[in-house]
Amino acid sequence: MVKITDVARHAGVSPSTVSYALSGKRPISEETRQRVEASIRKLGYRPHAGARALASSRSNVLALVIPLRTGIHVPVVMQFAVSVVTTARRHDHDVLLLTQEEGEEGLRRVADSALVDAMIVMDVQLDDPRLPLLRSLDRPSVMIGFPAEADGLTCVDLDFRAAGELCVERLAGLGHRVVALVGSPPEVYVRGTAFAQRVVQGFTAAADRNKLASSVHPCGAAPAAAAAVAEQLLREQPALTGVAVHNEPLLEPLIDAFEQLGLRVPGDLSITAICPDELAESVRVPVTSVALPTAELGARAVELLMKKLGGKTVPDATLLSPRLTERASTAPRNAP
Amino acid sequence: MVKITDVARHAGVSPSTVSYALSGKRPISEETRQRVEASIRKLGYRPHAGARALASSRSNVLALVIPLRTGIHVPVVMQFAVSVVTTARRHDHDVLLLTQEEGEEGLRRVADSALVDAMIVMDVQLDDPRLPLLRSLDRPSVMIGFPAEADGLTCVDLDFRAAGELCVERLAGLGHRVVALVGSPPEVYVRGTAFAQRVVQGFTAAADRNKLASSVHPCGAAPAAAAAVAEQLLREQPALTGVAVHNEPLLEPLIDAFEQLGLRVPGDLSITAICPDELAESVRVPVTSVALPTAELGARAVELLMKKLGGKTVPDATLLSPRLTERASTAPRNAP
DNA sequence: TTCCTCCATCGAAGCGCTTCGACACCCATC
DNA sequence: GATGGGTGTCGAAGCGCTTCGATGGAGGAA
Repeated sequence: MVKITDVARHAGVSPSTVSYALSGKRPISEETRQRVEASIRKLGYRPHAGARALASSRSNVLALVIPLRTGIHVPVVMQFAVSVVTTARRHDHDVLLLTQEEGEEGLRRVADSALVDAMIVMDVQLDDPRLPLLRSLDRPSVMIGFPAEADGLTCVDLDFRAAGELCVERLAGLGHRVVALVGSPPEVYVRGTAFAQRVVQGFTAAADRNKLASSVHPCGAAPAAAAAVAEQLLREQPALTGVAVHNEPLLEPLIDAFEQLGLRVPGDLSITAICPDELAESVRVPVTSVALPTAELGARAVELLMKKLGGKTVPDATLLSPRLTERASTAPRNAP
Repeated sequence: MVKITDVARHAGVSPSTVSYALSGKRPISEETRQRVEASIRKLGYRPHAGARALASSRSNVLALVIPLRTGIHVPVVMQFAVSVVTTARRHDHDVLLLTQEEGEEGLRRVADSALVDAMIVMDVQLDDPRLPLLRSLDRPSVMIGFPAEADGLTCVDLDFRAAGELCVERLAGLGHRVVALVGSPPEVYVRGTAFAQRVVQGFTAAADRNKLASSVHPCGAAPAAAAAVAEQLLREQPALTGVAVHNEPLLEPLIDAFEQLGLRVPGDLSITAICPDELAESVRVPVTSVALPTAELGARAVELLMKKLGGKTVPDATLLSPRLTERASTAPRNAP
């Protein structure tokens, strides 16, 4: 193994000079730096990660806790992880993978042993048991999602309220006057992550603002539920021409159900959704949708951590603006 | 931060005794060990990962390189990663996540900097550019999948040849005499990973052994291709009653296509497949299938690495036996 | 010219752990 | 009662790096 003293000898300088040339923490003359860099390349030197971590008390590793619970869309988790790794590398950090199964113990372990400098926690629940731990650890963390009490914690997420609004605004802009939200399963609102409720708030607010007739229907994820809810909607709101869906597994069955009731999409009924792009695109009628910006969320989370590691203060909450992608499921309302 | 000297003082022993009590590398009296362990718990001691890595030249971290290429089934990658992490933890190791994007440079970096002790590489190609690198690095590695030249490398995979055989044996066992294999896209066979070819070999061998009439059809992944291949199959083999499918995206469209040609599954046509269980189960007619045993593959890979790290020699090739799960797509052949 | 400042570099200490050789002690052996 | 071989524990060295204070030399001010 080639070490810093080897490089120093080869370049005719002291080890500390090599270190400073590498870190830039003290001025080194251009000429010396060149010589050092040449030696490093020539000898193929790589600083020993452990030694560096010991001396500097920085491991340059981030922990990423990924969720395993059923009902989580796997490709989304993966996109997120990839984004985190890629962004971390851009900041000269690596990523250690933890499963949620390891839970609090895992977080405490990697933090206390100085294996990682900071951590990112996905799939945060309203009343997440890890909150007190994250607050008490002496290492910075960022959460994806918002718990009920986020004081002193840094959170990043899509602005689901705005996403709900956007779905309605789009429908309103196309002339629709009677709309409905088919939401997530009831249990999600109860146990759940806050985002489902935020979508409802946004939906309702935007509908009111636009003076639309509207209703909200939490809805189980079983495809069979689709037919029932479609029928119910048409019974209660016969003039319905716009539907927003925030329920991934129900999206396709719901469209089928409407068409079987004689409503064509988008001819008779326009549909907007909040769901991953790939799902929106793979439905028989590609759906105009607001996507979860996984890549940007991951990048933001890492960048916030980097700032915190750099001693800067960061905002407690970062909400990313939703972006709506127009697809085939929306059209102007037919003349009445 | 509480360190080993704190524990030593608290327990009334020397630091080296604490170290040996922890590692078990030298005999420590039962009584002393108890005392040390009590002190550790009392003080909440965790060995500093960097210091340990520096002194012992073991980081207790494994690298996992995950593929990003399109056409890879994301949930499978995820299952695999989770299995690797879980098994690694059981052996007191952590997992560092690398993306294939970082490529050879990433592997070299984490190996040379002693960030990781060993690595697992997924999605290995027949002529994988990383092969020479893996051979030259001084750290052990395990590959998931088999390259063309595996000398000196350790590989783990499903026995795809046996999987191909199993699909045929099942059909033969049900009395089917005329069978076909709908394979992966042609480009997979060309550029590709070896497994596609192995499936063909197994399929053909088993068909011959059972004296079945058989044919093999590599087939693009576009759903439109399904109708074409179904029609072609019936034209060329009018007596066809058994089909094996090794082409995930085509599975469902293919069943649709057969049914539109008037063949009921499994009434007129039995289908077996090699695909993830979740896909096999989510098709309209749940498909009798051989699954990729991701959990076991991940666990095996880690365990092989642990053995190598322990200085033991391990077999170059580990092939896991396929297991077929019976579902609704297979039935005995109708009386002629 | 002398003094002071600033820049570039050096030397040494130390990060927290593991590990090796040494050593004391106990019990069995002759 | 002296010798030998284990056990269990200790002390010190050292892993490879960063960082702090010190130093030498160049350049500007007096």
